[in-house]
Amino acid sequence: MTDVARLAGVSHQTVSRVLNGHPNVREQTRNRVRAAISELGYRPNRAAKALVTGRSQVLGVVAQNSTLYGPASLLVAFEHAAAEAGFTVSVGNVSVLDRHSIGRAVEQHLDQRVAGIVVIAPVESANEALEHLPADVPLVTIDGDPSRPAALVTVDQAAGARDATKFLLDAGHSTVWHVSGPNDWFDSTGRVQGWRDALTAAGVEVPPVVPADWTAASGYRAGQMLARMPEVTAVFAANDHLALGILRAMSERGRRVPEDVSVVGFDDVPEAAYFIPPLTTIRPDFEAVARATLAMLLGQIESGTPTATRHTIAPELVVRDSVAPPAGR
Amino acid sequence: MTDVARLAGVSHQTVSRVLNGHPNVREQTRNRVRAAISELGYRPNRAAKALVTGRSQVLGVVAQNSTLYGPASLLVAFEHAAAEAGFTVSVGNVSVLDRHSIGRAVEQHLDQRVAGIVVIAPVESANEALEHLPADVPLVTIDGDPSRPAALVTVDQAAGARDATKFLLDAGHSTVWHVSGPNDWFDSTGRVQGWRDALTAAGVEVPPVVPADWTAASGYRAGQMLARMPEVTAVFAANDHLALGILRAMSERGRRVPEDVSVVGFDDVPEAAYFIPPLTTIRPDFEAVARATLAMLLGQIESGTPTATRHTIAPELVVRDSVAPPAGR
DNA sequence: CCGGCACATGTTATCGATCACATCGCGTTG
DNA sequence: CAACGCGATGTGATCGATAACATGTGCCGG
Repeated sequence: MTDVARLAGVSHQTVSRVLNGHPNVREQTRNRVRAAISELGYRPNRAAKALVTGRSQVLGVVAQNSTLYGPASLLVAFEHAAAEAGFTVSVGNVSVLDRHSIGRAVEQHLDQRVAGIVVIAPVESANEALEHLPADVPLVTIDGDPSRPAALVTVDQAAGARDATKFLLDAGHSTVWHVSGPNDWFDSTGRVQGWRDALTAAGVEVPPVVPADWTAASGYRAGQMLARMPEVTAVFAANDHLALGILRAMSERGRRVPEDVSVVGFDDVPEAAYFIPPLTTIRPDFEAVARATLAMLLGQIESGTPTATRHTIAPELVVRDSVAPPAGR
Repeated sequence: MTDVARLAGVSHQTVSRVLNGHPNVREQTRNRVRAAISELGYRPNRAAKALVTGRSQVLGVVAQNSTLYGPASLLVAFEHAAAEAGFTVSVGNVSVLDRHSIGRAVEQHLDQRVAGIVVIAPVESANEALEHLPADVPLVTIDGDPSRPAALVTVDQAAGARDATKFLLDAGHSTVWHVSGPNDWFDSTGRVQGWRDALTAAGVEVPPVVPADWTAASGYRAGQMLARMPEVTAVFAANDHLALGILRAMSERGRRVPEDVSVVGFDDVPEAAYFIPPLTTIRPDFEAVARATLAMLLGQIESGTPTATRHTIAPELVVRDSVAPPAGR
């Protein structure tokens, strides 16, 4: 920086002002400094800046399992949005979302003096951890507990589930079965809720929830059971992988989809269009979630006060070939 | 740090020594300092450390599209390994792997004074970018050009492809067709090579490569064509998503898998076991790749010299239900 | 009994930026 | 026309760590 200052014939402070877009610098001086910067190929040392300001241009993300399509997409979208705003993203994966793990991951980010933190906290157990976090750091939660008063961005799970269920009812099915995700996930309980709402709103019998986790394996097991029940003609699966398992179980038992059984998924993974048959599903807009999260976080960083705003993104129904009227009609 | 020093009754330098595990500190002093640290909840300021040492405890990763299962798994595995070694990972996604984008992503990491960089560079176009990078920064390439003299970790694509092809030949098929990935990917050309080698080694006719990209959509298109050709009884798909598309095309045309046509994929995505039928595929060990990459990078960081070592990970055949002897037998 | 040499510890400079305050012109105003 | 204010710029302190060198102790061998 001193070299740049010397070459431009100004003081280091003026260089700093140019760098930070400070207004009180003469146009001509600004240009001389700019020229010197590019001539020397100078690049500011972020560590020095972080040292004196106490904040870095880094955002930390705490996620659980970014191998899954949803979280991975979210991460990429967020990283992209952050890069456009001049921020770098530092990822801290944890294997379990309990208090201890989240706490440690957050601590680690604080060590690095990140400017803000995003926690993808879709499960109950993450809640407790979030309660015990230092309150003065900008923090936004994605897919966290809707009932917690905190900065939160969520996909409207219930609305998506309602759409899916209504779509099946509208096709003529007398009721819709639901294979759910693990019930400590908010995503999962929200979907169950939306499904139940749509059924009761239609004045239709609510069958018992078929519990599963998010894997194709558990969808397959649930599917084996449902395939044996002739009264089951419509199934709403809590995600696309479950749906895949269900499709296979149905196919093995000779129940055709969609002629005998209709299936709707959730997530719209890229392969969903190439399942057998192509899967009708609900698509959450991860880009929108990422953008909203970033905007909220930057707002907190600029204002200096963690605020408990909230943003909900409505998902969208994608119609393909896995739904048809029930066989009897 | 000064506070800690005061509380422990030593100088800040001694605190620094304790922190960095310097040997010449008396046991008793070390304990006093430790006690003071935990009593005050002191945490070292990484920015200050980075400023004075010129290196941060951050590793940068440049990847193209970490939404895909392979790259996402790699990223998570690497992040995990890095965390164990006390490093944080900063991700820089780029949309295209051309010289400009990679250059910019790398620059951005250098700005942050990362200790080392990993570039996941599976395509030809990344090569040029890598040539023009500053040579003095520790850098390891994953899935890069095997013919370039650089620090490189790769999955042995050719070996995996050979295994897959041989497995199909051993089942009794007279030859094996191949639906390939985009041919500017090294992964793709490696798999083509291995497939071709296995066929010629068996003294068997080599059918033309069916070109595709990595998507289920293009696999479906390729599958539609192959399904119309009765002489096709065995297909090796360059990845599992292609295989999924092929499975659907076959099913639509009434060709049963594996009775009429056998299919093998590559990657072992988690859902592969729940395709219809469960897919026989090749599993690359992403964890091993991540570990090898980290070890190589840390080696370079410690020695201070970028070295052109190389490490190849052999993938593994996972047998499921998508392969059977040809119908004629 | 003293020089020397490890080991334990302290002192001061340094990294590269920003911040707070000082200074210098120069046009405006009463 | 002197005082003032403000825009443009410079000066020195500062953030929190490590590096290099200095100092103080105790033990050993000659």
